[in-house]
Amino acid sequence: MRKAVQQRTLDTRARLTAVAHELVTDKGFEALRIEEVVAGAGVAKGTFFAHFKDKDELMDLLIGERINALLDQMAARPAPRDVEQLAKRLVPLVDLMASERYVFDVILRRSGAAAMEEIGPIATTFGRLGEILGGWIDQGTFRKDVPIDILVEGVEAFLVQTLALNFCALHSDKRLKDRLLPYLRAWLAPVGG
Amino acid sequence: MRKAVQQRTLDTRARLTAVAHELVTDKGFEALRIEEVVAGAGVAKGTFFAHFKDKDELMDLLIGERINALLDQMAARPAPRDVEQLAKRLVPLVDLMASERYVFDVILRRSGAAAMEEIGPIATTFGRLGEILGGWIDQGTFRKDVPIDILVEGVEAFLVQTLALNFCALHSDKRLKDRLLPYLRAWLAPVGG
Amino acid sequence: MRKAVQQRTLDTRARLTAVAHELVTDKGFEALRIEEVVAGAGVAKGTFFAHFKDKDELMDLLIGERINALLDQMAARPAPRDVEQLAKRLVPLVDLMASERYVFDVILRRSGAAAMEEIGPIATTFGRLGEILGGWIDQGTFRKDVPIDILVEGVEAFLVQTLALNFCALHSDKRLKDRLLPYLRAWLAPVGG
Amino acid sequence: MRKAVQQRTLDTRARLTAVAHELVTDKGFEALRIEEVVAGAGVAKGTFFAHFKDKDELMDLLIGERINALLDQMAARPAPRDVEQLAKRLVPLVDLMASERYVFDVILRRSGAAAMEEIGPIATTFGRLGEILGGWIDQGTFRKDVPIDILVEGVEAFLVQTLALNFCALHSDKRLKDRLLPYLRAWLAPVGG
DNA sequence: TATGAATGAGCGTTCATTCAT
DNA sequence: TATGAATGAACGCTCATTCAT
Repeated sequence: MRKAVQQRTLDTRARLTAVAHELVTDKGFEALRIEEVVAGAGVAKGTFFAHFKDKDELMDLLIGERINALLDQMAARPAPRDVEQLAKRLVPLVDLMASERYVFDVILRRSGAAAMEEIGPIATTFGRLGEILGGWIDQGTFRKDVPIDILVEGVEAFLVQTLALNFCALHSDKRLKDRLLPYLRAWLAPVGG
Repeated sequence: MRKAVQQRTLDTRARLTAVAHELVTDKGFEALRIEEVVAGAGVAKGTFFAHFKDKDELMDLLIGERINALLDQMAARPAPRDVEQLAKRLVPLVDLMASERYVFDVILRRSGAAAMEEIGPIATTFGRLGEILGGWIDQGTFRKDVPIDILVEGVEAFLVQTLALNFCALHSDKRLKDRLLPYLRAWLAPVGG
Repeated sequence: MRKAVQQRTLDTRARLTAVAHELVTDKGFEALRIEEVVAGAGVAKGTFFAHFKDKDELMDLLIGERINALLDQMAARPAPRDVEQLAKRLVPLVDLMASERYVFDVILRRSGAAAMEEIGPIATTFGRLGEILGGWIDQGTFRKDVPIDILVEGVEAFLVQTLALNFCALHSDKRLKDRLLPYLRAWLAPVGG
Repeated sequence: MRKAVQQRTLDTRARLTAVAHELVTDKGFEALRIEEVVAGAGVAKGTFFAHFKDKDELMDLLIGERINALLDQMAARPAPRDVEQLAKRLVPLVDLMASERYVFDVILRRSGAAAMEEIGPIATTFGRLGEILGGWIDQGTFRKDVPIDILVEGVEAFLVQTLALNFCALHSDKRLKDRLLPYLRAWLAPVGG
């Protein structure tokens, strides 16, 4: 039987996470330093690594929480009817992912799963995103000649593509949504529509 | 009037590049060490930084050359007739990009342009790749209901997506080509075909 | 017979000096970079070293000119009658020497002579300063029991001491003149006065 | 409550200092290389910078220790009776300061205090030197018409002056003590003596 | 005189991660 | 669990000076 987690353990972990949250809100994800986290939480450096395998795991958690909050909002609204609406619904997510190059990198690295022993927060959110997108595509007037799974993955691909282009700052005059739209239109529009 | 570049300059640069090439071929891109490059080229460290802004700029050059060589091969062959052939033609490029996580990162970082002062080698090759793909799509029996530009960018998106998933090791049993194929099929297949 | 110096040579040297002057006025002595000087003068780096043995020689020239201008002003005024007046007269010189730590260092290094093949501008000005001080001490109501040479060197010593303390920022609330004064009083006051 | 310093920390620091000491004794201060220090101490470079802000701080410590040892000797002997004896007593100190141009520079830079966050070893020794000199002047047959503080600072000024001239190599035939003497005589001799 | 590429040697930095206590 | 000193390896940088052309 797994021993009940001690209260102190939970406290420490909560404190670490809370401090990290504040720091990230303040200075962004990339600027987060373990040293500042432990200093703020009033624990030693080693303690951090007793709670998180590495810095990436903390990042996974922090970013995962943010994404999840956005997914909650997305799920709460009715399914988009067409590609334009769909693109619009994705804007908050795209904005988060585009907020920092570093965030994009972490997501790219963590959105998959099998390489890791356990599926982390970001990977979980991507599963959830897939479900939401799948539901939307299923309900809306979208292309039906291709399995929904493929369509979903395609949307994710275009999302990444859009972000990658964003960081390369090509066509920097366009907004992210406008960049995403043509792909989605060509990808999801009902055939013969 | 800008002075003509001296021969010595070209020599030194060529020597640096050649040594770097060898080292990379030997031990991979990530393992490249500037110190080894300058030692091998018989120049001072300062000289390296007189030729390249930083290590990344050298990497841009090295990887760009590799990609270019592959594009030469791609351009030399007749245009693919269908999606299967197209996917096949992309294999060498995909393999290079998937050879090292580090290489993929550099490419992702450098494949755009406007963020940098000048368009670097990798960005240039991506322009060229776009042209080649455009030509292929134009000639082959592919979808015509969407502008070629969009189709090209979509292919690039699926390429990146495939690679990203590769490094996340999802479905690690599948070969890259087989992962890429369903996207391309759904993306490029002629409508009503 | 020494060949007449070519006009071009003089021009180049004048241009280098003029540009250096501007840069120093703008950003201070320490921030002066040879690269900027030659760029501004429109010549190559090597050319600089054809005109000046090293950077220090240029500095010697630049600072020497500044000091000389101050000495001109000092010499133009009547001799100080007492220690208070003397300290006051030294203020501009002290200010220049205290303007930058780097300037103080150069002066310290260059105010002597025998180590160098030729007596440079700064060393020359220090000779001149000695003469001016000597004249003042000779004419004013100052101590007579010690050779004027020694008195002069002592004044210079206190000047340096004052500056050294200044950069160490001990007693940073006092103005330089007020720091210098007690030394001069004890050093120069007529015995039995 | 600040944690007590760990023994290991003290050990490492002692090892670094000891190795540096040896190297300096062997090759002089200017020739000291951080890499040699850490290699000799068997620690990583990063460890050095965890103990010392920069190379200068180590130098401060090393030179400070040397000066302190000399001050111990000076303090152990009876107070000098006249200027000649006083100059003689200063010889070891002058020799150390004149041993290397680099040492003189460090001392000049570090002998003050307030500019730095904390008072370093060299600055501390200068305080102690002042006390010793003050005691001597108080006891011996020296000038009494000027506050001892001023006299002490004056002696320090002549010390620096002597050294500065030394590095400028003026009168390079004279020994340092002989250069210092006339100043001290004129500065400290009892009035009306 | 003029050119400008090359030199050079070491400093300071980085900061997630480990490990002995 | 908690501690925090130690790690480590390479990068980027500096920039006056030299020297072959």
